[in-house]
Amino acid sequence: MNTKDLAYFTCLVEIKNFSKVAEHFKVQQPTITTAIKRLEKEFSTTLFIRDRKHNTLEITTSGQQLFKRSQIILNELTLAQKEIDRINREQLVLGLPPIIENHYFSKICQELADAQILNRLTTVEAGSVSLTKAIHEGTIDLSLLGSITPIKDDDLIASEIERQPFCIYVSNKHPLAKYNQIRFKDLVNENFVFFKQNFIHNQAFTQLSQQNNFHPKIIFKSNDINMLMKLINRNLGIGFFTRIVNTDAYDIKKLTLLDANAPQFITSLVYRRHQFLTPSQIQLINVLKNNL
Amino acid sequence: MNTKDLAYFTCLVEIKNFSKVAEHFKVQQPTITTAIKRLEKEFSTTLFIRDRKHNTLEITTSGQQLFKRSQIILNELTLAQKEIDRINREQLVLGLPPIIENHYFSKICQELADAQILNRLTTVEAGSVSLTKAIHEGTIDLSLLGSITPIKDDDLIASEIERQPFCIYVSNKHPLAKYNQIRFKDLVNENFVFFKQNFIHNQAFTQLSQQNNFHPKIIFKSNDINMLMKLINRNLGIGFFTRIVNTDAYDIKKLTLLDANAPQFITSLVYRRHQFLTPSQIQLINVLKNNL
DNA sequence: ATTAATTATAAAATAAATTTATAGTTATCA
DNA sequence: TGATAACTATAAATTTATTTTATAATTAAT
Repeated sequence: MNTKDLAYFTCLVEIKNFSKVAEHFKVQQPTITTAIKRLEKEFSTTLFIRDRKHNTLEITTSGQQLFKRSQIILNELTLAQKEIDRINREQLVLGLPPIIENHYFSKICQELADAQILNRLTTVEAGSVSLTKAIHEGTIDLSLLGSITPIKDDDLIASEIERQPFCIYVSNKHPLAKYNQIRFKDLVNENFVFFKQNFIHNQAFTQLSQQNNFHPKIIFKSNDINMLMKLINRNLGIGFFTRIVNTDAYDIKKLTLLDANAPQFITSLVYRRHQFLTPSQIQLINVLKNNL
Repeated sequence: MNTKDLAYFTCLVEIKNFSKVAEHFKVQQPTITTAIKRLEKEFSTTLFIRDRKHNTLEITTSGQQLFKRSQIILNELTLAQKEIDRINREQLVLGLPPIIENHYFSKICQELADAQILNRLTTVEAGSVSLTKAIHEGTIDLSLLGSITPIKDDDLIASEIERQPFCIYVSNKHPLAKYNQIRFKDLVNENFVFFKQNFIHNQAFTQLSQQNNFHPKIIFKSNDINMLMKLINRNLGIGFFTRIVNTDAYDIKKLTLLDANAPQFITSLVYRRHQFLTPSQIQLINVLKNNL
C-alpha cells in the first residue's frame, strides 16, 4: 500500500473536493479518483458517499476510522524523516526554556565539553509550551521543560529533574526584606513586576491569586528577567519567580512562600516515547540527569 | 512510499538475512535488496552496515529509529483493516470476563434488546489479561475488564464502571457465618476453594496473603464459579471472590473484609484511544455506562 | 438551454516493482 | 588450495502500478 494514497485520502477528507486535492498535490484529477478507489479496494470498504444530488462528499464510518489511522501513519513517517535527518547530521538539539537555561546550563557546560557533546549541541530557546509542541512535531528530540504539574503525555517520556518553590523577590530596601517567609495574601497591596508571556509563571501566579481571592497589581511587564530584576533592585516593585532565578548581581532578597498549596516549579527532561535514542543523546541525557 | 518496503525492512531487522526475508514474503531475493535501497534513498540514510567480513548485518542508528516507526505504522495498518472489517459487518464485539458477565450482563439484556443492539452483539468470554491483549491487537473493539488497580494504558481509554470489595464466602453452617465482618488474618486456619486461573482474583488473594504474612491453604481449584459455590455450600471450604458474585441459589453468607488495604475489584469499560466509534458502538457504551 | 464545476471512465504513457540471470564476496570443508 | 555453499548485488527484461490525457456524465447556476 502506498502512503501517497493515504496522503491523498486525508487531504480529501479535509477539503472534500477531488479536483482541489489534485491541485494541491499537483497531479491530475483522475489520480485522486483512482487512489481512493485503490484504498476502497484494499480495505474492501466504501470510504466516501458521493452524493452529487446535494453536492456533498460524505465520509463513511470506515472512512472516519481510516482517517484516524492515516493521520497517525503520516505523522510517524514525517517524524521518522526528521529523526533520521538529525541522526545523520549528528545533531543534538536541546530545547531550553530561558529561565532553566540561565540557572542550569552554565553549571554543566564543562561536563558537556568533557563529554565531547558541547560542540555538537544546539540549543533552542523558547517557552515550555512551544518546546512541547516542537518535541511532538519532531523539530527537536530532547528538551528541558518547566511546569507546575508533573508532565503527563502519552507520547512523551518525562523525567523530573528537580522541584523548586516559587519565591517573592524584594529589594533589600523594601519593608518586607526583614522577613524570610511570607504568605501570598500579605502581598495584596504590593506592586509586582512580572513576565509578559511566561506561561508557567503566569499559571502559578494565577493559581495563587485565585487561592487568595485577589488580583495582584502588576505595574510593569517584560520578558527579560534581568530587566525585571533591575526594577526590583530599585525597589519599584516586587517579583514572583521560581527560586532558581539568580540574585547574585543584585541587592535583592528571596522570601519563601508559606502558603500550603503554593505551586512548585518542576523541571523535567522530556523526549518522545518512540524516539530511538542515539548514543550521544543517551550521553547528553546522562550528563543532564547526573549534574542537575 | 510503499508500506511493503517497511514490512520487508522490519522483517530484515528481525532475521538479518536478505534471502530468508525474501523466502518469508515469497519474493525473489533481489526484491529485498532493492527495497532496502529504496528506503535508504527515500530517507537519505544508511539503514544497514553489510559487514561480510564478519558475516553480520549491523543495523545503523537510523535503522533502529526507522524500525521503531515502521512497527507503529504497520500496526496501525492492521488495526485499520480489522476495525474497518468489523464496521462493514456491523459487528459489535464485546469482551466480557466471565465473572463480570454473570453479574452485569443479564441485568442489561433488556436495555440492549430495546436499543436494537442485542441482535448484532457478539460477546467474547475470556480473562481480563487476554481481553486486554485482544483490544490492543484489534481483535475486539470494546471490553469490560476487571482489575485491582485502575487501568492505565497509553493506547486505551478506560472508564471505571464500579468498584466492589472482595468478600469472604462461607456456608451458613460455618462457624464464621455468625459474623458480618472479618479480618483476613483470622482466616489463617481456613480451607479455601479458589479459581484455577483467574488473574485478578489471584492478584488480590496474593496481595492479601502477603500483607498478612501467611499462605492460605487452598484445598481445591476450579475455573467454574458454580462448582466452587457448591463446595462452599457444602461447607467443604470457604471462598474469596469479589462481592458481585451471586449467592441467591445457595445457603452462603458473604463476609466483609475489615482489612484497611484490602484490594478492590474494579470493573472498567475499555477501548482503543484511536478507535473511531461507530454510532452503534457509542450506543452500546451508553447502555453499558447508564445501566451498570 | 448554456455554461461551469465536478467526478468517473478508458486508453495510453510513464513510472515503479519484481523476476530472471548472473556476478561477486566470503566462509567452509575436503 | 580449490570446490562448494551461502549470501548479497547488479543489470536487463518483465510485470505491475500509477499517472496522464482525453472525454463522458452529472448537476448546479445563470
